[in-house]
Amino acid sequence: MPSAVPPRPPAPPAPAELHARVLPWYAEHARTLPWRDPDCSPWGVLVSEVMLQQTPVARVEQVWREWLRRWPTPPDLAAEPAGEAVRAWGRLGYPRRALRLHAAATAITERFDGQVPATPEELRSLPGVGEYTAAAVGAFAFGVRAVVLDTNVRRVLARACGGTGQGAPSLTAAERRLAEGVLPHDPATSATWNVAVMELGALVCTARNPRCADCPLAPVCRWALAGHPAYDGPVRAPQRWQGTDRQCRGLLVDRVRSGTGPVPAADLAPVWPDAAQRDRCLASLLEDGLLEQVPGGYAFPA
DNA sequence: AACCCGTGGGT
DNA sequence: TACCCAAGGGT
Repeated sequence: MPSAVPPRPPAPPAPAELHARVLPWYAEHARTLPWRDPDCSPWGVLVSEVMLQQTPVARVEQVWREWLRRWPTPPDLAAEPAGEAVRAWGRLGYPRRALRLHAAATAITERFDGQVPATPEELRSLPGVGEYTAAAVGAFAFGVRAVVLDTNVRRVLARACGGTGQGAPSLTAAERRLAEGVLPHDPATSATWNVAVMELGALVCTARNPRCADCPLAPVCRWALAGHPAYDGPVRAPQRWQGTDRQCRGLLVDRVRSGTGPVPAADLAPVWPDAAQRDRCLASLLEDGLLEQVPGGYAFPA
């Protein structure tokens, strides 16, 4: 009988091997993005990170340039009405991010003397800045050694080290431990590692149709070596869209954005036939501070 | 912890 | 076409 070769799963690659493969790849393939310019201010980095929350790079670039030209520093933005931030947000989506960025600019102006703070702990205290964004701004703008765990990093580590096709539905303690374990000890190298793994996930180790033939980790990737097994973990419940409040709110805000002044209530009615839902969404937009009621109708907050 | 919050491009 | 996905955060 043929000697049974136990199909032992490959061990996760050592951190040093990951670094040796990913860092040179990044040096050659990194995109040139304006917020990666060494001269980009911490404020520019913060604005980019908030805009990039759930929004692709391609749609962010133009709006980011307009924002930074118009508001080069946090006090510049804080000096204007929040509604200006919402209007300038354009169609990036999740316009509450614009509101929170304006609130963050105000907090930076009042509590940090107009300077974006450098530590993830201080950054985390700003509106709209969560675990990921605080780590990213600390690392990319200030060279702080921080665990930057976005959807790209989680996917790359899940595949290369975990041998599974994707990360867990929500961030787990095990993923944090894994990411901390592979983070280079030297702060400067750790910052480059963070952006390099993110870039690999964005360009090569993509969610669908990963380009393993072009991946520097392919020879040591547990998922690739195992033959790209299908993901069999817990699945995230699909998000509905048609008929939801999100869709209704989006149309209402879009109607105000498309005009230059207050929009009369009568002009809001046609965008959503269900009057009850429309009224509820309008009330929630007022509650959120995304719109306000003025003599002429509804407008962005002045 | 599960759910809510926009938008547009790729497949 | 319908669905998936994108540098998440707040509650």
